[in-house]
Amino acid sequence: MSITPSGNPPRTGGRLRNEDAHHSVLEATAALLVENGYGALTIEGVAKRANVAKSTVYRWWKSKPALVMDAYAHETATRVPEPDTGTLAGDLTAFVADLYRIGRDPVRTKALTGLMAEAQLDPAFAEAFRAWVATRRELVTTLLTRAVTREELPATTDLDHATDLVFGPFWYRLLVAHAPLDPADAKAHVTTLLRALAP
Amino acid sequence: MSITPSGNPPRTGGRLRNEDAHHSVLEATAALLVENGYGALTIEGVAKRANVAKSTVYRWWKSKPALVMDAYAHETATRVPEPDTGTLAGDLTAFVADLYRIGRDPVRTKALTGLMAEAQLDPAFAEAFRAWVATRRELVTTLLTRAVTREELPATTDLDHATDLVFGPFWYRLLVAHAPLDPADAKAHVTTLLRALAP
Amino acid sequence: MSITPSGNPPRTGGRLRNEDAHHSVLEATAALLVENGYGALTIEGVAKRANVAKSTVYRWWKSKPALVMDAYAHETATRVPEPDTGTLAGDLTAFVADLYRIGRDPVRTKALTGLMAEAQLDPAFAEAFRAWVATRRELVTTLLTRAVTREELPATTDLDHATDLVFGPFWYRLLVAHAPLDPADAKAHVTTLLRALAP
Amino acid sequence: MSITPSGNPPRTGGRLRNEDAHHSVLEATAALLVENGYGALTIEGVAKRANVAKSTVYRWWKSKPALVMDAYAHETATRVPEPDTGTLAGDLTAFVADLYRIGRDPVRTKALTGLMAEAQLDPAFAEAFRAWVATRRELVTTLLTRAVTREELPATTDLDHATDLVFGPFWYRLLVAHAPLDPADAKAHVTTLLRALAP
DNA sequence: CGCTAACCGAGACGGTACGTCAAGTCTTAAC
DNA sequence: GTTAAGACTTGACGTACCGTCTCGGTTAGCG
Repeated sequence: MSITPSGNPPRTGGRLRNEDAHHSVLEATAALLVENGYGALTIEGVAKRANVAKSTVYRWWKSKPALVMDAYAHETATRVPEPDTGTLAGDLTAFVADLYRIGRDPVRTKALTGLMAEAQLDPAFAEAFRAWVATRRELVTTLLTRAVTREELPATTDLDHATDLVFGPFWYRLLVAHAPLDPADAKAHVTTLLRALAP
Repeated sequence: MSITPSGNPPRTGGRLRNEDAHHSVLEATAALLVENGYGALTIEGVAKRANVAKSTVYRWWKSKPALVMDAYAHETATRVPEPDTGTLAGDLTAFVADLYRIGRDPVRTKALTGLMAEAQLDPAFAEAFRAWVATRRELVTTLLTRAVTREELPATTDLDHATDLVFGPFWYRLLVAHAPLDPADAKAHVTTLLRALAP
Repeated sequence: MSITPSGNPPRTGGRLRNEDAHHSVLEATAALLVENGYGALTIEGVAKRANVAKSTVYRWWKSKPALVMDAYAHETATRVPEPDTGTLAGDLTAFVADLYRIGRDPVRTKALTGLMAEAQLDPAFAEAFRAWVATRRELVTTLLTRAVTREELPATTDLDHATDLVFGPFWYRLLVAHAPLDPADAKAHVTTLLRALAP
Repeated sequence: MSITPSGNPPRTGGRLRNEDAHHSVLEATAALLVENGYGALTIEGVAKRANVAKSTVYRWWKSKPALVMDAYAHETATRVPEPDTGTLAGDLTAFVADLYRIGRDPVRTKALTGLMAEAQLDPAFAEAFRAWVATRRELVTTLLTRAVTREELPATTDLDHATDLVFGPFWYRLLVAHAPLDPADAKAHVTTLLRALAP
């Protein structure tokens, strides 16, 4: 998910990157995100808050969404990878519960909704965002495919549609925020999914 | 949905509002929305395109989202009201099919996704947006309530969660746009809903 | 000094001009002039304060300076005309004392300095202003001419320069306002004038 | 007279100020001042004429009068400092002749009259303007004080009033412009001053 | 151990759009 | 046909960030 270059360019010398600056930028981003929201977040503001030059921010992150994506990744830290409990119910319960836990974390919530907004506004970023979404969707399709193999789901299951059923209601709740996103809701969501997919 | 005042203020004189200007503003908004997207839409640009003074735009619409909401309403024109076919399947089919037809209309698609984005960025607008979303949700809850009365659905049905299942996957497809929103998908969505709600 | 038409146009019908509106406009102008100064005075503000439509103000006064000039004239009311005491000292004392009394009247002070400013900014008004100044200057030249006739002043007196000596220091004090304009200063000014002109 | 900081702020980095941009702004200001006058001068117009971003102008000059003051100073270049010829007549002749030379320079004339106008309109600037005027007045009071010391003038001379006699008629001519400001007039003015002050 | 490349801070720069304000003109309704 | 009300075009205001750039100064590691 990181946007920062990971390859090793053939360095021949020069000052090393200042990791402190890096961290303080990401922390400032997370803090400002929670305090004022994605809309009010500006590169200039982040630089000032992090006590860092604006050009330093631009050196490492080419845009505001790239910065926020990194802040999100930094927050997520050790991700629970793809669950594999042996049953569809187990896998879905694990995955969805993990998903709804995002609602508890203001940094991740603000980051995700902000990035979704950005994707609507900036076509260039939309592509990158869609690619990231695809990696998340794949986790679910894999999980569902295993269930088909185990014959828990019919072979005719429309995996794409099924995946929409997993993410759709969650994102809708996150974005519209008509009611708080409670981890308890994850249970109801899973029940619905099982009923809809495996009748 | 309109933001412009519809009441009749106690006029005692004064030049009448220029309806032509009004229309050309809304049309310019719709055109620019489709051409460049919500993000690139500026009040200044709309004014120029509509051959209207910037202050005229500001007189009637206090912000960009208000303008886009009106353009959306203007586009929608005569809305299909709440369907009432006598059966849950009939009502859901009618409602969802109508919903997915939005995907065919670039103006409405760009407007909706843009407004959802704006709601993430501007807390003040978020409230107005949520209120509008609520009116849409009510159509569905009413529809579902009737089904409960007819005993097509169990009395224990969680209407709020059920409503999320109707709108969630639709909005998710609209926003992520990982695949085109085909009206044919409406059928699959309805089937899923019926299976999930009325087992 | 008034800009409003004073002749009796051959009216043939129509609503009569509202004299109350007229007065309230001039009073509003004077009040706002004192409260916020010439710079902050706007036609819009005057109209609002006078409870009159903006177009009504524009009908009778074609510009802000024209309005202020009328307000000034309205304030001055019964002007002391050209003094004629029989001696240069007497005439100058009367004239200059009257001049310095303006410093006591905030409406006239603000009006005059504002109009002088306007004359610097608006070439069209500059001409009208210069014409008004000329009428004031003529009072002094006439007065000085009488003194020449009476042989109180040499026949070679440069009347134009002498007039500048009368008005210059006064206006300079009024505009720069480095010290309050005291009527007592008039006496010193006259003494200087007599010494400079009639040695 | 300059408004821009002339001291050496403790620079620790940052791109250096573009002197070309600076000059072109001042030149554009001077040119537009002469062409259209102070009233028609706008920051936006100056920026456009100087091929400079509006924000660059605002970075260095906080307002239109500040900009014009700098343009005036730039025009004046090497000022003749306080004259000290040894006699009152000599000092006054030098000072007043220098003063009247302003009338020959359209940039300085337009700048001065415009600034005087601004001082009437903007109370905040009035203070700054008065301070600048004070520095000019001091030159004259010093000059007169020397004459008192030399007993060319009586010890009872009212220096403030005398200074008004020096500047008043000059400014009055400059502002009213009822007749061109000829350097030859300086001679008459000095003669008058000497007669009025040292009888 | 000095060279050199990349870093970092500071901040100037050309831009773009913002939302506001008042100017002056024009259109309509009421009296 | 004047008056009130207010919509309209126009143009500048001063502000905020954008993303780029140019500096002075620092800090490795390589040779």
